[in-house]
Amino acid sequence: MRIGELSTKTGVSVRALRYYEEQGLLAAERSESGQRHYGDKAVDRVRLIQQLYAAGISSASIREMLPCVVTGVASPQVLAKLRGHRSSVVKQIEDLQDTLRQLDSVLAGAVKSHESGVPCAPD
Amino acid sequence: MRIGELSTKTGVSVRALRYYEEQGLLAAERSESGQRHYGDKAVDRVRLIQQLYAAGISSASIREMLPCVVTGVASPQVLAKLRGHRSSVVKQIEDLQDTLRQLDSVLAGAVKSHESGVPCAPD
DNA sequence: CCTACCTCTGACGTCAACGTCAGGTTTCTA
DNA sequence: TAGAAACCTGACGTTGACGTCAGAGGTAGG
Repeated sequence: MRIGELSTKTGVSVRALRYYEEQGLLAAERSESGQRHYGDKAVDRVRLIQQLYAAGISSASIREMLPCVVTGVASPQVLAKLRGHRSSVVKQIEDLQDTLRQLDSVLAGAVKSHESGVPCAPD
Repeated sequence: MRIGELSTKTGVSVRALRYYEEQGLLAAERSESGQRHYGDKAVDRVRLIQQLYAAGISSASIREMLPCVVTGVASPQVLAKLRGHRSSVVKQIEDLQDTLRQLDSVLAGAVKSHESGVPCAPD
């Protein structure tokens, strides 16, 4: 498939896909004329990349760990980094769960207070 | 306390604290000479701000919701936004848990493979 | 009173992950 | 075989949350 199709299939912009290639995260075959062509596995790879980005992992780190994620084989150094990212992700989850509790307590309290007719400024 | 102390107590840079004030997130008394002075509650407020930032909430949204989080009272509009942020946080958590599973499966497989002596490139 | 450190207000710099535009080539469709 | 649509390579623009620097004034200890 060409870049446009990969873009619609993944929901990731064409620009972003080119950026991933620029960063060494996503390789592409090139046709005679220079157009990018991707296999079906590219869809999963793009989703994986997005997932790692969402976990706050940088391009450089992703570049390091991607081949290992794909092959399932890693050197001790990469393994250590993976563990580091893992604990970072765990911490992010915990922090977000804290935030969730905060929001929930506000929502619970706010509904009550609003029922009793003391609204906060809308703006 | 002055800004430096608040900075060390919270681990947030002096620049960031000034930025929070600029964004209307953190008020400060001013001494005659114009220096900022904070009460003890500022520490918690700064932590709360950081928590909301970590949840991917923008300065503008935080500014809207902060008084309501503090007073526990919100208008219907703000309430709706809070619910929106809540579900966004829930989704973030779910995504991160997915990522965690990915990382774990990689780590499990990688360790095995490494034991069998086929390491991936460290660089 | 001196000195070392803290704080102030601008104002420009940074960084990552793209967005967007220009100007040109390639591919599909009628 | 048009011409629209998709693609290409630069290259500059954007955004948010600060970093950093300059130049000037405030403050606490000896």
